[in-house]
Amino acid sequence: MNNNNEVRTRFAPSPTGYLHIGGVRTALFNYVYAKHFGGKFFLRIEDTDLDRSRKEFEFDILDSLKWLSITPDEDAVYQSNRLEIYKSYADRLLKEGKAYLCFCSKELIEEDRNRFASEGKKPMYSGRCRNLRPEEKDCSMPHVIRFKAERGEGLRTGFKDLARNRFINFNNNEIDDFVIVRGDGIPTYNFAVVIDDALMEITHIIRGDDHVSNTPKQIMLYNAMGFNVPEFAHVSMILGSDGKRLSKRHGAASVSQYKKDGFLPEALNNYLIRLGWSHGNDEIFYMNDMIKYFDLKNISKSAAVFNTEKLLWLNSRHIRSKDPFVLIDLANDIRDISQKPLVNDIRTVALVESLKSRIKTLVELRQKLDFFINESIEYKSEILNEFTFDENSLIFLKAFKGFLNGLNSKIFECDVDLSKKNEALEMLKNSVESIKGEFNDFLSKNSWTMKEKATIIRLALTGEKISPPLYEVIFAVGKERCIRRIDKFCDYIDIKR
RNA sequence: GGCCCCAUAGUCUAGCGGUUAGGACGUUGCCCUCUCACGGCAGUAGCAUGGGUUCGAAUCCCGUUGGGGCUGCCA
Repeated sequence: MNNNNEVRTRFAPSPTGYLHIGGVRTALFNYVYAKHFGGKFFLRIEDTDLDRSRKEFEFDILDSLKWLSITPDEDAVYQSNRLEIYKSYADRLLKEGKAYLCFCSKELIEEDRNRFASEGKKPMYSGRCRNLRPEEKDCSMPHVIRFKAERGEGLRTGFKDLARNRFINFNNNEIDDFVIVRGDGIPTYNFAVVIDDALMEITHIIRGDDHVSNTPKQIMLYNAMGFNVPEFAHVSMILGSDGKRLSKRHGAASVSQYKKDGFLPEALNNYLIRLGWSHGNDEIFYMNDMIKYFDLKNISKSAAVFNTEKLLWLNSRHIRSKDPFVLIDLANDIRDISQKPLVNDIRTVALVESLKSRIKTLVELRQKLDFFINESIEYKSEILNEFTFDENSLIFLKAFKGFLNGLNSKIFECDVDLSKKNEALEMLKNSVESIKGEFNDFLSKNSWTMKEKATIIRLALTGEKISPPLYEVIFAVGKERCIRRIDKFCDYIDIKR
């Protein structure tokens, strides 16, 4: 814990791929943990792998976190800007005899490894350069810097894992004299991560399970450099439906893809917080709930399989809780440039409001509005062939047209101040009620029922078997457009007969 | 191979020595209904395995099996 007794966490991705599900969960856990204690959350870009790091990925990570409202308290720290810091610590370790230069070539080390493996031993560095005499060191020759791991019979290095609530330790003999500075002078992950976490005064490190065996190495480094050792919590991996680990190297979907597919950030966060963490039987969490209740003690220890069905369910729940005006904007945010934007007017609102409980993604919302977005519709034979129409169909449609014509145009009045949402919604409700009332009168006067006439109206007005409720459809499509569609529909079935 | 971690329905999980093993997704049936949904009701399916400890074990201990991670001059 630092001086202020403040909890400080971080998310430290490497920009070698798009931000994916597993990374987001780690980021989210760190974020809500810090916020739970009123602490700070930081972002550090670990771009020391010069070959694989790319700006494109870096931007994707930043954008995705922003979209998810997982916002760092300070600007991101870039390891590539801190090389001189790492160098000074490497020099110090060298001077203090806690690290040493190693001149072994990669080929030589490879040979060692193969030999150890064939002898059934752990393929570790042989320690050949561990105790070179000064005259044997020629710094002009290619070399790396290795950490001199503490050796000794029965010596162990361990830590208490907060996610498991128990100690995990390793025999020091299992720990290699690992490389801390590469041949090109760039620090390796284990070295840079320790220096940065210490200098950034990170108090709690919540990260993936895959780092468990790095932890003793890092603890040795903390001790060697005289830093305080932070707390650790290792979160289990997320598995694909095949039971294999989900990672960016194994085709995990990116956050940006989920956004494109019409998922809400609230839903993604909600799904991920529940994947590996629980708070009793609760399922629905908003960010403030997560911050309020999140606790390392309730993290599950076993790996979790990613399940899209449940994510879809959560997405539908979060969509339902948003007002239609917002949904229209969200759908437009992710629309393909080839698509017309949805107009944020009362007609669209009428449909979106009734579609809210019928969709699982924003993409679906848009698809279900196709009949409305397009000025005219095409009647598809593969749909209409399922139905039979006769003389009575035409008689009914003609009457229905007459009914629409007779409707007071005021019902379709759309001039409303959308900034006054409740008023707009009220007006909408009245219009739909009016249509419903008038329509029911029309039906009963003719001894018809909604049940028997709904399908033909739906087909005529939308061209589909499935649509939003008809009163809303009539209101949204509007009087004139409805009439035009009925005419067109009549022509279509007339020819077919 | 070595080291480390993990194990409740198809999936996510609650449970922390005494429960008819709870909830959620999915799935099935029914109700509601202008279609599709939503909603409501009901059903479906689970403690990997073998030993201990205990009056009593999903819960504690050990072995087995299974899964995962690490074993890089990746992170």
